[in-house]
Amino acid sequence: MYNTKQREILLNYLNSHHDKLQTADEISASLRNENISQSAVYRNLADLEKLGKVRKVILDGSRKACYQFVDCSTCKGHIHLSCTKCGKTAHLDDADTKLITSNVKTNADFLVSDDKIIYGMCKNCSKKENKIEK
Amino acid sequence: MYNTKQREILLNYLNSHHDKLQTADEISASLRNENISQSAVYRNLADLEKLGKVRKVILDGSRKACYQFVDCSTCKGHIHLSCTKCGKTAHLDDADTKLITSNVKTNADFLVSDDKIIYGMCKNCSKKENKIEK
DNA sequence: CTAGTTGCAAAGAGTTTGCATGGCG
DNA sequence: CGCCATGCAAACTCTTTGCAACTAG
Repeated sequence: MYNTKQREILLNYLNSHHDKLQTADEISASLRNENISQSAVYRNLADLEKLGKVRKVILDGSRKACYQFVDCSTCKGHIHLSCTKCGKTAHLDDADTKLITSNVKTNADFLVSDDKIIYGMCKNCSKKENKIEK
Repeated sequence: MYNTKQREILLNYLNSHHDKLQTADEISASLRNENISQSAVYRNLADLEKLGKVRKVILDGSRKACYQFVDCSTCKGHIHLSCTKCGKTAHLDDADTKLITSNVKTNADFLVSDDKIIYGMCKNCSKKENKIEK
């Protein structure tokens, strides 16, 4: 894999927005003035996902994929919680992670996924949902 | 919402395949000889999803949505495990469900989703993965 | 050099929509 | 009878691909 200008542009951008889930479109639009095309964005995101450097998620009520930079050093070995409404992520600490994965493994013979994400709703979105629906 | 022949055809089919995740295409194809069009399948699946009678999931490495009938009486109040490779689902019992949801809520202020799915890999798929990748 | 990468435009896949017709209640 | 659901085909959106030009190693 070559280190191209385009990949660097993308990585810089993702790195400085690692707290945010964004669609390929949004990323591409934000880099409009940089020297990188839409297809390069797509191709690089796909490559980076394979390398585990980027996480791909599809939010509720959407057909678009959202991407987020994954900093491997801080994101290893524990479960991530991902809000299916807004995409916000949170981290469970190691003890809780262990508790959950071993419970699920023992009682259902099921591996919580490699990239260890549990989908649900963050505090904010669950509040909003209740307001709307009731 | 009217009770139409088409919706009945679809519900019957989903009901007798409730252990299986299927794409709209697959469902449509299976009902090729029944009197229901592709767009009716799509529209009814969307309606049934809104009513919570059908679960919609997007599997790994796919852009297609998969659907599964949710029998509310047997599927309530506990976490579902969904294999992101093959779509197989399993159920966690109530005690384990409570353990996990309350742990996540307390420690991360995060609600495991309403439809309570944790994605991961079932025994079979995780075996296969290991064989292939190593 | 040469294999991986790019940009462009065109193709592809899955899903949604508009509109006229038909059926449920 | 009125309104909702259907079927068909065309439109749409997001993503992927083919190809010729380019560039990193």
